[in-house]
Amino acid sequence: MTATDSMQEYLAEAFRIAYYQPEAPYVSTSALAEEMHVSAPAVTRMVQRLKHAGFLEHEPYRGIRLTEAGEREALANIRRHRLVERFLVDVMGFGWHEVHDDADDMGLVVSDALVDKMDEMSGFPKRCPHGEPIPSADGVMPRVIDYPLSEVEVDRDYVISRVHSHDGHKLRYFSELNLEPGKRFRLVMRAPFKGPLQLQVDGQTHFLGHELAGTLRVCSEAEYLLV
Amino acid sequence: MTATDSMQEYLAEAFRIAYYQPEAPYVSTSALAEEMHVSAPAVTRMVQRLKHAGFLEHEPYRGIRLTEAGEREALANIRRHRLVERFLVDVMGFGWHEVHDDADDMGLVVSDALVDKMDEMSGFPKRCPHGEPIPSADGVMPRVIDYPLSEVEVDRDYVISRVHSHDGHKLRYFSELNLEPGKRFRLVMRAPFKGPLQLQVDGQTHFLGHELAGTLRVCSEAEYLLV
DNA sequence: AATCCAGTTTAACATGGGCTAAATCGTAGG
DNA sequence: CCTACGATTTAGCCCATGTTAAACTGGATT
Repeated sequence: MTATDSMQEYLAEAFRIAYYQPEAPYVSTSALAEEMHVSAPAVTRMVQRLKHAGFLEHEPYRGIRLTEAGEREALANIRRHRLVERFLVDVMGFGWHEVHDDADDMGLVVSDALVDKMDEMSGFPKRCPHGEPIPSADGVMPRVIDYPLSEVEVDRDYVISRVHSHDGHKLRYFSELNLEPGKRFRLVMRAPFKGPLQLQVDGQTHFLGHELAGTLRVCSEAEYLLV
Repeated sequence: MTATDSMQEYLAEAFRIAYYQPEAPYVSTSALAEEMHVSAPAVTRMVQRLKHAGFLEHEPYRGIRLTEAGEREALANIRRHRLVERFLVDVMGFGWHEVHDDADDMGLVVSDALVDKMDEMSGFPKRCPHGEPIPSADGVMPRVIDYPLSEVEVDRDYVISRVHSHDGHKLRYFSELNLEPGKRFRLVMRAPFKGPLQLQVDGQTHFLGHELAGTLRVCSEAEYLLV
């Protein structure tokens, strides 16, 4: 069976959620509902369709897990989406905070030939503008190594790995601070009780609230270069 | 009321048909069904919705005519579609015969900012790769002046104005013959009774069947440069 | 003028996707 | 060990869009 656009989006979102919780055995339907901005029953029914089409397994009242076929669909969609983002930013000159919606829509629509061309014109990038890894054309998703900024040791140098937010305002703020994937900085200190963090970026000192810092994932320079 | 994607496509197609028959008072629903590759009843019902939303007038059993609001929707969509085509060909290097489907889908999806950027990167083109004029951002559609190749005087020089086909095979054949919009050539002769036409292109002689020639519209060099 | 046909429209049904309200399940706390 | 609550699923509804079959209309042909 062929997946509709909607089915592809559910599968891709389920994969993304699973990727962010590698330990968890299932993706909960409510998490999916939240990400898709849709009611819980809508997810349940779509899950049944996807199960029927062989894209996932469903443990009622527990959650779902993608099958191999489901992962294939998900990865194809994620690849298109992230390459479109990369293209819009690198080739067309948009800011990374403004491209999400266009990329979302175009990711469902662009042909393989087009996406391959975008890949080429963007210089075969390894990550999307948010730092998320781009699956290969044959459906392999690299596993990045990184940690929430709110949990790593202070007084050391790090590189921004991923920025986990689609909120344009937050993203714009991060770019004003020069905090984009690949950027090197030093974590100077972190106040206790979910207090603010102090960073040194390009010789400038910045303070980030604990929650905002939670949307940043960081790693060592060497780890960053692995993917 | 806001037009759905589907509504926009119907409106755009109706406009295109009307543009090709400037004399006709109405666009017939069957013509629309044919172009949209749907059944006649599907068109009738969509027409009723569009009429209800104020995008067109419907004279039952006669046909339809777009209102001003309908034309605005149609032109916005046509503009997006043609600029995407232009971008895919000029900036991304695709052949004009391979971009139609991608452009169709993307035309429904790209934001204003994106389409403006494509416009700019394509050098603010006046026509799409098929030679069709591109409506301005404020919704004005230039009127091109051209004639079916099957009807113009022989023994004179012309320029290809528009190629009215979405058939990739025909389009590819035309490009092999170097017959693309803007191309200068001489109509050497035309055999009677819908016989073949003989053209001189770049010093080469080509023969075209009457039907194939009907998909080409031509004009003088001066007329071509008007839009 | 009567008739017939091509083109339109209406009727009845399907499918994918969404929603709210109601029923049900699993588990944490008493 | 039971109960209650939050998460999940089922039931019943809506809308947009498509289909085929049947009814209708207007204009051309006898």
